[in-house]
Amino acid sequence: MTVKGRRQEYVEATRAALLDSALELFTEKGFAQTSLDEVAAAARLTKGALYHHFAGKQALFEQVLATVNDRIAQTVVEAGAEVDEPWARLTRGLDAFLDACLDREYQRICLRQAPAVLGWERCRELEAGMMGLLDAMLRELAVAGRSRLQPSPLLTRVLFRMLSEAAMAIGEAEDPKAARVEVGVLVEELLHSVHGGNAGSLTSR
Amino acid sequence: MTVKGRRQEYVEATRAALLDSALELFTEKGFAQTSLDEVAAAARLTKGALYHHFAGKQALFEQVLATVNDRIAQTVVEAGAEVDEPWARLTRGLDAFLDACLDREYQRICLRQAPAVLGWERCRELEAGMMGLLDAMLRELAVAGRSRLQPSPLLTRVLFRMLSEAAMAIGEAEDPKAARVEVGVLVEELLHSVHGGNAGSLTSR
DNA sequence: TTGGCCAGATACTCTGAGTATGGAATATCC
DNA sequence: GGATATTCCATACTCAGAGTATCTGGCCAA
Repeated sequence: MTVKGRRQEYVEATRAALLDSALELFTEKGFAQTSLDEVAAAARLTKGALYHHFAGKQALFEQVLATVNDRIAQTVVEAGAEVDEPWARLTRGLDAFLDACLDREYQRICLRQAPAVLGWERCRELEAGMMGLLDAMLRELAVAGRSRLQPSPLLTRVLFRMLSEAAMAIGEAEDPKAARVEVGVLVEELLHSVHGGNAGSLTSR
Repeated sequence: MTVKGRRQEYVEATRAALLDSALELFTEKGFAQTSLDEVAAAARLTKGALYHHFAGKQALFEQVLATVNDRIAQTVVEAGAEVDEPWARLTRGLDAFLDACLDREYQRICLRQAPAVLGWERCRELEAGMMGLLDAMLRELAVAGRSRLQPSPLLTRVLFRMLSEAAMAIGEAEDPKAARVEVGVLVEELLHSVHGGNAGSLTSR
């Protein structure tokens, strides 16, 4: 681990600049509507640099996606780690997730465009981390004997997509804050009837 | 309303031929991977004819989509119309829907590609018919006092997307028939805990 | 018959992703 | 420390394919 030389710093800076421009443009104009020349120009570079660092347009998008995705996953994990009780962890995580949905970049990049650009299967591969989080929480709940339905990959998957849709609804609403609240209530009710039907309070043992 | 002349018959035939080729190619190769020249050639025509009948590639796709969508909606409506009791109508409709998901064209065109090609908002506009069906059934259920949650556009939307995801899961499975069964069970359980928690039997009054 | 019109064909433009190549700076080797 | 390889990025190109402009042959109405 030698200290980074000037050269390497420059290289990383151009790469980061490309990712930044791409994130900005993909978010604002959409993947199909932004050309690679634009991305490069916005970073004061040329397509040559871009193709040096990334395999192609899709690969560039994937990197951008991963960045945003990781950021959100991080906050969800942190929110969940604050508590121990399974149900509380789940609701905390969901809250953090829904809050993240107010983030324009997450909305546009991860929710709206990712499936269109990469296709559903590839997209699901990249979503595996998030799905894993949800799956783990549901299993915890099951172990604690707090769920009617036993967890299964299919259940997790279906619930995850439901959350994504709820998330998109938040982003599309004219008043996202209000929508956030409405969605929060609905999701809690849903989870409650699906999993916690036996408990009236979220904090019950 | 005069009888159709030869000429008009020919015109309708070429239009239909274009739609057929497009359906075939979009289904098999995907929207982005099929060129309009291919579509035209497959119908033994040229791009000129295609642009004469359709405003562009997206418009062509929309027509194809509408065709498939209407076909499925039709079967769902018919299945629901066979019974009167709200809960039975819902389960019948869902069964018909999930069966339809075994259809390759519905899978590829409506579920997989539509959002990518047209964008989510336009896609939802075209899904309005289907959503309306689900919404009506849920309201019926609520009127009959058979649901814990009161119906709302958001609830309908979220449940609808959940069904779409379940539908995609069916289509992707190595054994769609088996997946169909698994999904059927899960969906029934879910709806049961969300809406019919008070009833043990699907046919109870 | 004749002029207009419509379905469809032909030939074009133009954008943008991807490629080939060049060249300057830096790293590596002897 | 000079020669050589390698890295990073720029310039100049190809090529596919969506969309457009224009043409033509047949049908219908007057």
